[in-house]
Amino acid sequence: MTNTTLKLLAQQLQLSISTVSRALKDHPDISAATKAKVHALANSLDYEPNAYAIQLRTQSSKIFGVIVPAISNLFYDSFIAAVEEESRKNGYALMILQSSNQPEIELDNLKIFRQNRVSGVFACLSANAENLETYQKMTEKEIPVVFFDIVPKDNKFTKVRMADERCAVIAAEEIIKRNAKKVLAIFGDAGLSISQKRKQAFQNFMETYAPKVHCTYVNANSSVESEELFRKQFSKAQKPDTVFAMTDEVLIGVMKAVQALEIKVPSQLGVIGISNGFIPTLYHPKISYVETSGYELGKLAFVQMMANIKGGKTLTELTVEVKFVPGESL
Amino acid sequence: MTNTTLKLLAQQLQLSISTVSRALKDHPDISAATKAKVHALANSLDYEPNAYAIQLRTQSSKIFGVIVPAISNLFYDSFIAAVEEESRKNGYALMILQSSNQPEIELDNLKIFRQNRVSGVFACLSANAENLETYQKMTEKEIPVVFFDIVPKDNKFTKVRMADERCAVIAAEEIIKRNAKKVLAIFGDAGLSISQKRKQAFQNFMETYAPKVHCTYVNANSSVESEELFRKQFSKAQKPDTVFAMTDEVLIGVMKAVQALEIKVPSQLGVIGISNGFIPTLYHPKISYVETSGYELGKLAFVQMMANIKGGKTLTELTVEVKFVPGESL
DNA sequence: AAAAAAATATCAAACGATTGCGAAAAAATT
DNA sequence: AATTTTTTCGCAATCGTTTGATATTTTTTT
Repeated sequence: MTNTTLKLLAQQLQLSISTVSRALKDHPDISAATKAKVHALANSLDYEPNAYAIQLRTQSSKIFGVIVPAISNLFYDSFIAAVEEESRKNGYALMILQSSNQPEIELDNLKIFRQNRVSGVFACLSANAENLETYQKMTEKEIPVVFFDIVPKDNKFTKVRMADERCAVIAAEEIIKRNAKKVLAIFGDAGLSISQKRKQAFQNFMETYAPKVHCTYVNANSSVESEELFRKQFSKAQKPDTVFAMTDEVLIGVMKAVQALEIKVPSQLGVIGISNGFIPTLYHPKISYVETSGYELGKLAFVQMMANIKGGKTLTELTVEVKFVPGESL
Repeated sequence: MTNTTLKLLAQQLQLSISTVSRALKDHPDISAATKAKVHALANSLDYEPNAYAIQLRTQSSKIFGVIVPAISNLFYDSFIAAVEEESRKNGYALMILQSSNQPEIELDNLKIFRQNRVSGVFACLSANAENLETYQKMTEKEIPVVFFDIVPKDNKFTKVRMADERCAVIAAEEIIKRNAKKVLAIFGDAGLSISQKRKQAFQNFMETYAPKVHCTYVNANSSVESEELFRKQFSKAQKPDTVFAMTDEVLIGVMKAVQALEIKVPSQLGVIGISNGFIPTLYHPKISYVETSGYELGKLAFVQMMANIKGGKTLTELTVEVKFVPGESL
């Protein structure tokens, strides 16, 4: 069965295609009577405008592209959810592709976006991507790009991200408040700038405001690593009395050890993390954490995108506010 | 800056548009020399074929639509990840929309898919959706629809899902093996057919093969509910010695109570769930579970989609095999 | 009742690519 | 050298929609 087109409607109604087109979009030139007839037939024949023809004619696609390292991720999936919600409200649909942290796939995906003439791209850089010129070309062709989470250092781009330094500082503040003496701080992949920033900020703050607190800094690439690291540190004579987990991944590893070793939280050990909130509330007692919401980031990214589309170029780096969510683990 | 088109290339090369088009796709009619020239210019001008023009002409879009209740979900996000991987390998891109379990939004989304003339739709029905006629119309217009996870009862459709009954039966088998005496089985939303099926299968199996085991069956719509239900049951004189959690959601609630009440697993209480594996391994001891892989389901759904596209209509209901993954909780 | 103004509807050219068919040029065959 | 065959390329229609310009009809004004 073939699709209903304007032409078909026009034939059946003995009208011209342009009249039908205008009637359907409530153009003042068309009489109410004609409009009614057209609408009636369009409905009964399930007319759906062909988005491709429209885009071809109008040169605007009403589709955004989204690139994430992985969809299956507690942070990115909520980011996507937020962007999708906003997009739908504004008449846009989403094309979502995952880079799997591989620069070549990222490039492939960008090509797909270009071929589909997306109206804009939300991009999270893959780990070691230095393919910025492709993005550069896109912005030159007036396809706005909003980077999120893992963003380029370059100031030529529009970026949104979590207030990474603030996260770490807030965590440090809370730790100091609880009179910790010996802190184990576990950060994520040492190669990621986000890990570096958080570590830097945390360390600075601790050294400035609580120089007497003994801190150990380590990096873990997976929950398995973080579990091992924690176990090793905790087996020492001088056990840490507080542990700071920079990511959910890290926290999961720590908590595995905590449960296995039957460590009492918070009496034996204080725990604090940075998270969007799902993982920390899985445990008892609930883990205290600094909240970084992928959802909020998504909302912010969308605002930036629309600003870019409407108001020309808006090159700013915005950050999402973060807040401490107390549990009973500290 | 305007996009490079065939017309532009043709002008610069003093060739016709059709020649350029054919050269670009290696048509035998075109000489090697011409092809080389065309390719060279196309590359230097960053020519990207306009997907919209192609679709308009060829009437095929190379885009699949995906509808899930929520992207931010441990099961669906891995489903999506799998479908995305396969799609990309096959030159398709994905349009992903979430229904938020609201039938109206689901319909809106379907409209977007129709307007974008997607080549096919992967659909997970929203909870109380009875808008099957829309899907019916799509298949009539030769847009294949592959239902997954929450599927219609109707046999007119192509469906893939987890072997729900098998899940429940396997769990029951394991429970019987461990000589449970008093089982608390907590299922999900009573309105969902998936809950009904699993419950039915579980109950049947227990009654047939272990009639003397005392089973209590309840439904929980959230982790909060399941926690409450569990606490209530566990506060009775006759405490359950084994608990079966139909979903991650349910398991999370149960485990909150287990941790809070400091119940020893597995000595005091055996725990078994149905999950894709992420949540159960968060705990210590690791929870034993029957594995239902969203990833595998995605792969299967994609195969079905391609079969539908190539071979006409393939109306079957396929299920993904499930297996028991032992932890230390039972 | 004729002229001017307003309302309504149509024409036709785009948008960028594909493709059957026909034409011109080059090569091969007689 | 004339004819056939092959190679190489161009013409033009088409996909479905939008939109500026134009034409036709109706209504209003004088």
